[in-house]
Parts: sequence; C-alpha cells; structure tokens
Amino acid sequence: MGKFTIKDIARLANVSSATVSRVINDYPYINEKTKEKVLKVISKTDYQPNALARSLVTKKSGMIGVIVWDLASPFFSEIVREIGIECREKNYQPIFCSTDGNDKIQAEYIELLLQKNIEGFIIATAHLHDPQIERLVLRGSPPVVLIDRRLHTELASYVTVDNVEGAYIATKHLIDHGHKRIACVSGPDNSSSGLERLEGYKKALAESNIPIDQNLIIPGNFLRASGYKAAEKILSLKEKKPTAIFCSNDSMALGMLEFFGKRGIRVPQDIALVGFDDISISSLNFIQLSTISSRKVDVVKNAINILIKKISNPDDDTQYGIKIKPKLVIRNSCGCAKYSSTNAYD
Amino acid sequence: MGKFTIKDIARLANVSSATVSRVINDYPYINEKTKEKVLKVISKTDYQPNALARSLVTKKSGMIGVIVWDLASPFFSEIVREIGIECREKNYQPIFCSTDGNDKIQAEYIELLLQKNIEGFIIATAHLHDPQIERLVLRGSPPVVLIDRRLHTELASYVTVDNVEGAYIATKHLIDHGHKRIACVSGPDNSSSGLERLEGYKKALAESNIPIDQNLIIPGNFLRASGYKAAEKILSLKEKKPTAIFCSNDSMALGMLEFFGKRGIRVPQDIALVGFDDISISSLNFIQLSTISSRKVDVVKNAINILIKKISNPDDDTQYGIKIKPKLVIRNSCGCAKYSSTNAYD
DNA sequence: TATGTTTGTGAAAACGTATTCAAAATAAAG
DNA sequence: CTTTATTTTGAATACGTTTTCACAAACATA
Repeated sequence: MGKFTIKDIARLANVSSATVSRVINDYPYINEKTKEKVLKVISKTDYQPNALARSLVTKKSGMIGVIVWDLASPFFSEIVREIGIECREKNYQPIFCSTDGNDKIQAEYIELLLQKNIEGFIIATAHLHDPQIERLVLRGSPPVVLIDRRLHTELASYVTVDNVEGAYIATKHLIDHGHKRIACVSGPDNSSSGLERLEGYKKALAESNIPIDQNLIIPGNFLRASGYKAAEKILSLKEKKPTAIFCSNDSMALGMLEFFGKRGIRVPQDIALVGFDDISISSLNFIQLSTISSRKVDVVKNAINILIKKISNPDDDTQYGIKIKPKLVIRNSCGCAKYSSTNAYD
Repeated sequence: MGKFTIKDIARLANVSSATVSRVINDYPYINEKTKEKVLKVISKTDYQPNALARSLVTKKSGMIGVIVWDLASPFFSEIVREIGIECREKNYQPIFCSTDGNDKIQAEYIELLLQKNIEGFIIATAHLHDPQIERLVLRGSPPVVLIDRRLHTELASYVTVDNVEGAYIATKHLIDHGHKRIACVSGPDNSSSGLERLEGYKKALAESNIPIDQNLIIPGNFLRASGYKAAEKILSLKEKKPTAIFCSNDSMALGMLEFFGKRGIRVPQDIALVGFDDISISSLNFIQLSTISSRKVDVVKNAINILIKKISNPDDDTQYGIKIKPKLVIRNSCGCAKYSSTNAYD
C-alpha cells in the first residue's frame, strides 16, 4: 500500500519518469506501445500523481480562494453552491473561507490563501472601504473579482446585480400599486449594495414626485433581527404610518414578517412588502415574499468567467464592471391581485 | 513585486536558506541577532513562504476534505459553517465539495482530494451501502470520519446524533400529548439516519403499546417537496386520519407546513407536528416547528477532534463511534400548552 | 550512400521549501 | 592554553513532479 510515485511507475514500466509524465499529461510524440505499457502499470497500482509537486513546478494550483461572510446564511450559501458548481465545470477547486465580518480573520485567510498559491480570488464581503481588499487588488496578482459588493474605488473588477435598478423596480412596483407612503429598510452604510439599493428607492420616489421622508428610512444591517426591529420601529411611528415597505434584503424582510405575524398585522392587506435577493426561503408557500432576484447564478457565472480570463491572461489588467439586470419576482407580499399562489410541487 | 523565495531572503540577509527556514519555523539553536536580521529582511519584503513546497517536503498539507450533499441546503450549510469554524481553530483548512448526490461527482472529488494530499476526510453523504466510501475507508489513509450518516458496516469512524433516541423522544412527546394515531414521514432507506429515525418512532409506539400502522408510515426523501407530498397523502387517508406526525427531518416538515397552510389545516390545533434537525428556519416566529436538535456543533467538534487525533497518530486504527444525545426543542407545532412564543430579538 | 526530418526517449535541471549532517564558532571546563 | 561541550550555521539532499535539451532511432529525400 506504500504510496507510488512517478519514479516507481517509471521503474516498473522500464521507462524514464519523463515518459510517464508525458503519458499522464497526454503529450504528443509518444509511442503508442510504450504509452499502453505505462498505462497498464499505472492501472495495476493505485498511483495518484501528487498535485502539490505538480503545482510547484507548473505554478498552477487550480485553486480559487473564495471569501464570504457566513457560509450558513441563505444568501451566501446559495452563492457558494453556485461557485462550487461553476468551478467544477471549469476544473478549478474553490476554497471557501467565511470571515463572519471579522477583519482579522479575513486577513488571516488572505495570507493563507496567498501562501497556498491560489490562482484567483472571489470576494463577497468587501466593505466600501476595505484596506485589506484594496491592497490585495493593488497587488495585481492573483486576480480578484468582487461579487455582491464593490469597493469605493473603481479599482477592482466586480460583478453584481444592478442594485439601483433592482430597488427602483421594487419601489416602483409598490408605487404602481397606489402606495404613496413607502418605507425603506436600508442596508449597512459600509456596503455598496446597501447604499445603491437605498439610491434606487429614492430614485423611484423622486420620479413619481413623492417627497422623501427621512422618518421612513429605517437603518438596517441585512440581518434578520434588524428587520424585526425595523418592523417594530415602523409600527411605532406616530405620524401616518407607511402602507408599504421596500426592504433591502430578504433576510430582514423575514424578520419583519415575523414581527408583523406576532402583532397580527397582515401582509399585504395591512402593509405591503417587497424584499431583495430572492433567497430560497422566500418562496415558501406561507411566506410568499415578493422580491427582487439578485440573479446569483448569473452573477457567479460572470464572475468566474472574468476571473478565469484574468488567470489565463495575467497581463489583462482591464477592470471589468458588470451589473446584472435584476428581476422582480412577484409573490404574495406586494399585494398583486393577479398573483395566484402556485408552487413547485403540484 | 517579483515573488520572493526563501533564497532571496537568505541572500539579502547574508545567511543560508536553512537559517531562514529555521527562523520561519521558530526552531531552537538560532542566534538572536541573526534571527532579528532575517526577520527584518522578511518584513521589508512581502515574502510569503510557499505552502506547496512546504507541504511537499513535510507531507502535511493542512487540508481536510469535506464531502457534503449540497452546500446550500439548510442542514448542510449549517454543518459546513461549523466545520469551517472548528477547522480554523485547529489550523486546518477544509475543502468543501458538494456532490448533489451524484456518485460520479463524488468519485471525482475523492480522487482530486487524494491527489491534493488531503490529510483527512469528513464525509456527510455516505449511503448505507457506498462502495466508494467503503473503499476509501479501507485504504486506511488518509483517515475518514463520517458524520450525519453511517455505513452499514461498523468499519468507519462516525459521529452522529443518536437518531433512534431522537426519534423516540419526538414520538414519545407526541404520545405524552395524548396522541394515539401518529404518522411518520420517513427518510430514504439508503440512509442510516433515515432508518434509525424510523426505528426510534417504532420503539416509542411499541413502548406505549400502540400498534404500528403501515399506512401511517409515509416514505420521504428528506427533501422539502417530499414533505409536501407526504402531507397531501396523509390528508387523503380514508381511514381515521392521524392526529400527529413525526417527520424525520425539518425540511420535509416545512413542506408539510406549506401544504397544511394551503389547505387551511392548522398546526398544532388540527394536527401536531414534530421535526428533526432544528435547522435555523424552524425557529422563525411564524414557523415555530418543534423539533429534535441534531446538535450539529457537537457533532462537528467531535468529528474534527477524532479526525485530527487520527491524523496525528496514523497508527491509531480504532473505530470511533459516537452518538450525541439529541434534545427536544419545544416550539409551537407540537401543541404544548405551556409553550409561549418568545423570540431572540426582544 | 549521405543528408535531412520526424518521432520517441532519457538525463538533468528546475520548482521552493525542510531537514540531515558535518563543520565552524563560541563558551565552558580543566 | 588546551580540551571539551555547546551553540550556531551552511552545504547538500530530498520531496514528486514537469520541462528543456540533447540524443537516438526510424524514416524519407536527394
């Protein structure tokens, strides 16, 4: 059971290790006979070429570092799944690291991944100002592609859903339903997507000549609990309460639904709600959250494509910025009369 | 920006690369002065020791292969998060691979991971009969620890929640509520946890002298859709319908809740329900699924501990089998009068 | 036959590190 | 001032591959 090396195979097949290498890597200029001979020996042993040694000389580890916030949160875990699928197709191996928003952990992971000769980075946690990531991008190699969020500089390549447009569509939809007082639960202000979604919300209001009421903009942090709190805050408003809410992500919208459920507030009858991201739970029959699809599959596909393009062409220092067109997903919570509850099982 | 190697550092510091290596690895018998000199040079450059080269000679990659079903499903993504946390603490890097239940993909990943000199495997997808995994275990090295599910042989080390006990507690709880007709939605029969949970259900019934009615055992496959279908089937039973259900995992229980919601069946008033796993959605205010905690944190901690023990002591071929004691998590769906809805936010 | 071309192969040098071994420098002991 | 023990260092080797280079064999061309 002693591990076989390429030299063992070479010896057993009476050839040099160079020849074995050529067989393994399917090189031209090799005699069919010797090729078969070598393959036969290999199949008799459980020889596995050592990827470490291989990478050492080729300088290709085949690994892509992926840094996310939290592997278990719905949004990121769905992103992570897609990255896994896409990388497999492209013959890369993603290394997932979750930072839990901790800068120190992020720094450790970045260093670790660099040492492991990662060929590229996908980063899904970048704050608007994130010195670590900025430094990483400036380094030039390995290439970096940001998804979900961007940096304040236009330095790094990124692929995100068009957040402004998405929030605009969502808010516009509520306006089209006849709502005039529409609240917005915003994201953290160190996140590009949070700010952009707020911007889209404002844009829609402005376009319809609805004045922006700062009291209706409730700060949130993208986590469920903050949605719950925001719902509480909205209900406690003295002035005329909003009749609809655009919530900048689905997790918070779930928190809101929780609070409303507890207080007997009916959605959409008493208050309409539209979220953002279309995480999978949102489609549950008894949740039926209308939301904006953040097109995770397309975001990931594009990001991996760009990354691989940059990997195979290291001189390409163009800064790609791709905004995927968002889509309104109509379910029950926005109050569309035409919506009839269907589901995936029937 | 040209990548520095240990030799560059050595040259710049006027020492040999052996000395640099000793400094990096904090070896004894090194002059304090030269140590400082070397460290100074290192800090001036952005030298990063090459982990590949390092692993090649030490034969320690520091990587653990983790094979799961689906990175985005609630149960697995929570497991994966814990593995990430635990590995970080122990200075290992997990490589997550999701097979989507596809044997071919699983085989590819196993081969890939072996080539990458993975130091150990955590496997969360094993079928009861799984030739690939059996072969991997028999190989002896690297060590393998199964979580969540086991093999039919007692060959491989495993850490799982005590499924029989968990299902027993769940069913017993329903019996204690006065239910006599209790249905069970089972798991796939190629999964140890599915079978064991069914066993626990039967055990509880037997103990209370409730005859087992095969019509009340609805086959499921652990996926939400199959819970939805099972609920439909249960409602369509001609004979006296069950008054309670033990559902062998939470995902299916969610599916059931969806169907019941659609049909206006109230839980727990019309039918009581207890799930298994305590995935995080189950605690949502408007779901409030009573369930059995599968103690993912403890399962993962134990599994990693065993794996690392085996890694650092390759001769240790004892077969560890650990069953973590499950816990009943009482929420609303079981119909406990004493349950008062609280939540994490207030 | 002499010359050139194509195929096929192996020896040797890399890749960047850790480690062994012996030698050098220093300190301690006599 | 030797001798001996201790600390500190570097040269060389190994890890398991790929790749370059040169060379040999086979074959074609003149």
